[in-house]
Amino acid sequence: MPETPITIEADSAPTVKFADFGLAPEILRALTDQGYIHPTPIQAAAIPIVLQGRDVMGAAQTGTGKTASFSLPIIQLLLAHANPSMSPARHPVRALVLTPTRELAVQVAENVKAYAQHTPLRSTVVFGGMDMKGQTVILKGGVEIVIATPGRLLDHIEQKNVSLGQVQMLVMDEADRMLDMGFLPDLQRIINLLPKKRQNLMFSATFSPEIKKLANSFLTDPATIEVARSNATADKVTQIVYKVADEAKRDVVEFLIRGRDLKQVLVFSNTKIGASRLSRHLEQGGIKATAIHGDKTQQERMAALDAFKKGEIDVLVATDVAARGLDISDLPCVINFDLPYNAEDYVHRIGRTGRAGASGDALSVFSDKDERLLVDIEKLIKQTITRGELAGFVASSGSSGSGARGEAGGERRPRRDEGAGGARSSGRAPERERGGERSFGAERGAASGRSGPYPRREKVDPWFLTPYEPAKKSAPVAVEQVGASAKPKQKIAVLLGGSPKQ
DNA sequence: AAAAAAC
Repeated sequence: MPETPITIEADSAPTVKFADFGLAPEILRALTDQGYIHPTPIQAAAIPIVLQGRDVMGAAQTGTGKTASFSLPIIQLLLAHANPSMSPARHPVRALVLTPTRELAVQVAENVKAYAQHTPLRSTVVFGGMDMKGQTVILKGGVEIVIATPGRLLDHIEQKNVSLGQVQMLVMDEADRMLDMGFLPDLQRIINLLPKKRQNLMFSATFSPEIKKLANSFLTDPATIEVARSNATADKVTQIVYKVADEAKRDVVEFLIRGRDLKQVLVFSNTKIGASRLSRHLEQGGIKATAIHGDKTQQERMAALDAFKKGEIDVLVATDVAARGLDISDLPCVINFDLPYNAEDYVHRIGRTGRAGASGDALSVFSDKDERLLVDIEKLIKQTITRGELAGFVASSGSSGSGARGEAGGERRPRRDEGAGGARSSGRAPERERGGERSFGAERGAASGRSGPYPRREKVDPWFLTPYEPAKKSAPVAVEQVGASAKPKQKIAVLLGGSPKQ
């Protein structure tokens, strides 16, 4: 496939204004209401293309302004083309946005609502975990734009609360994530209910082979827009990893949080139980913390997110439900209580910090048995992460086996944190009862020699073998953004081998 | 091995 990459220089973007796109005055008003004048690079690239009615395959992470890049032109197009439907009251849904998680759906819906506030267009969000009734009333009342998670949408469809026969535009947000989560069959079912003639926009963090297949099935002659990964791993984020014994991770994370004056910290755990336990542990230590994960009720999830955003709590302990998409931005610090099994997720997680020009710290604790994960991560981000040492702690290497050098025999090295340039995290040691240095060795018989290889995850979905509708070919437009601000010289390839290759 | 998502 011959591509003609168009490179957009980062500093060229601000010269364009939203006002240059020919958007309706109502939309521009909503934008100026919120102080938006200049589009981000992906917006500058995508908006004109979407306005042309073309399908788009966009690779962009959260924080790049992705949501506006599809919502603004959608609103514009819906405004411009009067509803051709004979009975607008019965089948008014004309644009459908699908997202993998409920929180992301809510967030996208909030944006759409804000952008469309001065227009007559109605929008709503439907997702699981909540009572069907309220959603049903709104759907039946008629809305032009629906933002939904797939499962609940299908539920509404089955109950005939909504009909999608008039949908002109479909957006699949975080498509890669939807695949990961096994939403393919649901997507297929939903798409089969849509008119054949429609505009499709698909966004994904990467262009994996699976995503390309999905694009081939669902998109027609798509323009390809690729934006550099967020600068998460660039200079602005100080990354440090601390190697500690497994049982010590909890205390080390607490130590790190305290060392940061309890400023808003997002902590990631690989498991729901781990997230709950850690949050409870922190609370017991007097830290205002809450957990967010899939076993919490939707009310709890929303309350937790809300409280964190408002600053009512200082620490949010999350599973990967919060790794992507969520607009928890500009955090000063993200901590990985566990290294993610999926190296990609590391990038997503730490992308919560150091955004929009701010600097940030991404700290991770790991133990022997996770060495392999760290290797994968460093390979992906193409850099070696600083090994940090903690003042007052001895990070035992507890080499597999028994690693008997605990506090008793082990040499103590109460080091001032020195490496880790700019590691403000070293801060002061907590003044709690623990007093001086502690040794987190393998005294409890850590990691008993288990170090098998980590199986690679590979999911093959047979459904892929039957393309929904063969896509026609033509020269796709490829747009690349050079790493914003930092070093204009280094191109995308450097930013996270997310596989820009073909 | 884990997470997410419909009831």
